[in-house]
Amino acid sequence: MSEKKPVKRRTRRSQGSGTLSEVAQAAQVSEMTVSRVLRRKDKVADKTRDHVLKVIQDLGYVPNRLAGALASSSSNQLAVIIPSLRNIVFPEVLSGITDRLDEAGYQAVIGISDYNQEREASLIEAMMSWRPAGIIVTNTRHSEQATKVLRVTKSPVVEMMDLTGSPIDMCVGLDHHKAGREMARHLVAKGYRNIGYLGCDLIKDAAAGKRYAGFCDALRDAGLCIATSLTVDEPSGVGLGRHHMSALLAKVPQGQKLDAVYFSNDAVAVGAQMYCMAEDIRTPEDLALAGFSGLEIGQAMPIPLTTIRSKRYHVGWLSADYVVRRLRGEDPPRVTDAGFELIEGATA
Amino acid sequence: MSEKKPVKRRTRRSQGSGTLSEVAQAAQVSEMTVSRVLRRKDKVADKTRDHVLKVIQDLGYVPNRLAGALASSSSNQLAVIIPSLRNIVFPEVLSGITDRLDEAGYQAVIGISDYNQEREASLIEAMMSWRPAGIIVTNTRHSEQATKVLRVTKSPVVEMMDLTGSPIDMCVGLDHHKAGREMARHLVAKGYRNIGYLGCDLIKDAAAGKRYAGFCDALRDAGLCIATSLTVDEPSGVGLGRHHMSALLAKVPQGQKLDAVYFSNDAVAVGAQMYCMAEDIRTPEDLALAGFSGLEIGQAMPIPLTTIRSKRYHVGWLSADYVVRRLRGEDPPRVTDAGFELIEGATA
DNA sequence: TTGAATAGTGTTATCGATAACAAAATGCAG
DNA sequence: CTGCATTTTGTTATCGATAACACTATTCAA
Repeated sequence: MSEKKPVKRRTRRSQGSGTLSEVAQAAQVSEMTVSRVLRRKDKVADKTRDHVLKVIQDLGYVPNRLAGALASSSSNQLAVIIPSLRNIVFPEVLSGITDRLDEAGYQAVIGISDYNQEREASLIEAMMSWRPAGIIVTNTRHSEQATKVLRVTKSPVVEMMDLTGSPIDMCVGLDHHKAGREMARHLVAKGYRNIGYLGCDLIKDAAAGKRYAGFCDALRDAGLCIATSLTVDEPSGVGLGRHHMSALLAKVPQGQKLDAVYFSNDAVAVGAQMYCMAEDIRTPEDLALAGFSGLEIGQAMPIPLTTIRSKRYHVGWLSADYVVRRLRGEDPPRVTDAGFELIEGATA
Repeated sequence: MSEKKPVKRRTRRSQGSGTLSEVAQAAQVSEMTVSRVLRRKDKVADKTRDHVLKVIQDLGYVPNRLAGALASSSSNQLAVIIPSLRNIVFPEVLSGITDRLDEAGYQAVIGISDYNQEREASLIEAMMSWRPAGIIVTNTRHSEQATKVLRVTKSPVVEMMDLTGSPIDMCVGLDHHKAGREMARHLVAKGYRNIGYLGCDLIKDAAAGKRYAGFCDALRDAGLCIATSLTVDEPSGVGLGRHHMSALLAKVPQGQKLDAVYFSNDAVAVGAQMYCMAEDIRTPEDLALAGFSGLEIGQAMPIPLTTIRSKRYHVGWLSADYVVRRLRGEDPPRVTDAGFELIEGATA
C-alpha cells in the first residue's frame, strides 16, 4: 500500500466569525455538543450548556447558517415574489407575511418581478437555488418554466392575492372577477348608466384585468356596457389618475356624458378625485367615482371613496401561516377565499 | 493496519434537484468542469460546455447555492434593514436598492425593524449568520451590540437615509437637521409667526426628530419658537394627520391662532390637508401646511403641498451601488450627502 | 523538432455545520 | 453492588459545492 503524504496547502482564509470547532475546543467539548446547545435540540446537561453559552458569548461567535442549512437541508428563509413595491398594496401584504414569519422564526427573501413573467421565472429559479423552506408568489399566472419549477419542488408553495380552482399547491386570495361584478351592480343599483373605466395595463396586472372583466360582465347582465374606457401602460398610482382623467373625459363621444367612472384601483381613483377637486367637478353629483383596495388614503379624503376593501394584510399573513403550518406537518386548506367588503363611501 | 469496513448507513435523503456530481456523471466529465460551465469562470472548451449545458437542461438541474456560498465563502445575498414597510418612503428606497442589486446580480434579503433598536440588533445578527455579501441599514443610530457586529464584519456596510460624520463604514443620506432648518426659514420668510408641529414619535423616528430639532433651531434664530406641538405614538401615515389635526388645533392656547403647521412628513401633512378640506379651513389663507418627503400624493393634491423632496430612490440606489463597487474592489466615498430640494407648493 | 506557453480538465482537501449511530456516564431498583 | 434503562456526550460520514494545485493536450515560435 503506497502511503500518500497529504500535500501541504495554504489553508483557505477563514471568515473571521469563528467556527463551531473553535468554540468546541475552547469549551472542551465536542462540536456536536455546541451544535446541540445552539439548536436547543436533544438534551444537554444544564451545566454543560451554561458553560458553552458563556464561551460562545466570550468569543462573539455567530453560527454559519450556510453550513447549517446545507448539512440539515433545511433553511429558515422563505422566498416571496411580488410584482412591485411602488403600489402600497404589496408592502402591506408583505407586512402581513413578515409579521407571521417573524413569529415562527423565518425570514423573507423578497424578489420584485415588475409584472414581468420572465423576470418572475428567473427570480424563482435564482431563489430556489437557495433551497428556501417555502415560496410565496403573487397571482396565479406564471410562465411555463416557473410553473414547472414550482410544481417540482417539495417545499410549500402559496399563490396569493388571486384565486384559482387548481393551485400549484396552495392559494390564498380573493375573487377579483366577483369584486368587479359587485361594484358594477352597486353602481347600477345607484342609478348610474354611463360608466367609464380608467386604469393601468390590464394584461400586466392580471388581477385588475379580472376585475374589469367582472365589471363588464355584470354591466352586460344589466343590459349596459362600458361607455368609455382608457388604459395606460404606466405604473399604477395617484399620478395615473391625476394626469389621465382629462384624457378619459375627452374620449367621451360628443353628446354623451359619463355619470360614473370605475378605476383599476384606489390609487388611480384618488388621483382622479384630486383632478375633480382641482377642476371643480363635484363628486358624486357631476361624476361618481369607484375604486378597489380600500386604501387608507381613499378613506381619508374629504369625500371618502366608494370602493372595495381587499384584506391585503390578512392575505399576506395567512399565506405565510399556511407555509409555516405545512412545514410543521399540518395540512392547511388548499384554496382560501379571504373575501372582500364593499365600502359605501360617498363618491357614488 | 486494521481495515475498517465503512458502516452502511441510510443515506440522507437528497433534495430532489440533483447535484453537481450527478450532472458530471451524466455528462462524463468531472464536477469541476460542470462547476466551471455554470460559473462561466475559467476556460471550458466550447464543445464541452455545450454538452454540459444540454445535460443540465435535460436534468433540470438547479445548483445549490448553499453549498456554493459555503465553499467559496461568498454570497450574492445582501441584507437590508428598514424600519417599516407601511411608510411608502421605505418601499421607494427599497426599489432603488433592488434595481441596482439586480443589475449586479445580487439579491436583497429584507428585515423590518419596526423602529426598534433591539429588533434591529437581533435581525442583524440573524442576517449575518447567512454571511451576506454586504449589509444596508437605515439611519445611523444602532444598539451597542449591533454596532459591534457591524464594525467587526468585513463585508461592506452602508448606513442610509441619515448622515453622520463617523459612519461605521459608509453612509448615504441627507442632512435632516438642515432640512428642518430650511423649512423653518422658508415659513418665516413667508411671514408665518405662529407655527405648530404635528408628528409621530420623535424618539423612534430619529430622522424626524432631527428635522424637528433643526426646525426649532432655525425658529429660535429668528426669535421665534414652536407655538404648539403634538406628537403621537402611532404609525406615521395619512390617518395620523387626518385624525389628530383637530387635537393639535384644540391645544392652541386661548387667544392665539396658528398660521402654519409643520409636519413630520408628507403623509401626515396630506392627512391634515384632508382634514382642512373637510372642515373648510382654507389653505394657505387660514392655515399654511408644510411637510417633508415630496411624496407623489402631496403633489397630486388640488393645492400641492409645500414640502422638501428627499431623493429616496436615489439614496437606495447609491447605497446598493456603493456596496457593489466595494465588492468589486473599488473605493466609493465614505460619506455621501444626497441632498434635498425645497418644493414651493401652494400650501404655504 | 523541440520546448515553453497556453488551454482544458482532473484530483484532493476543504468550507462549517448536522445526521445517524455509538459509547460513556449516571440513576436507580432489587 | 449489580445490571439495565436513561442521559449525556462523542465519532464518523456527509451535505453539495469551490479553491488550489496538478496534469495532459495543443499551439506555435525558434
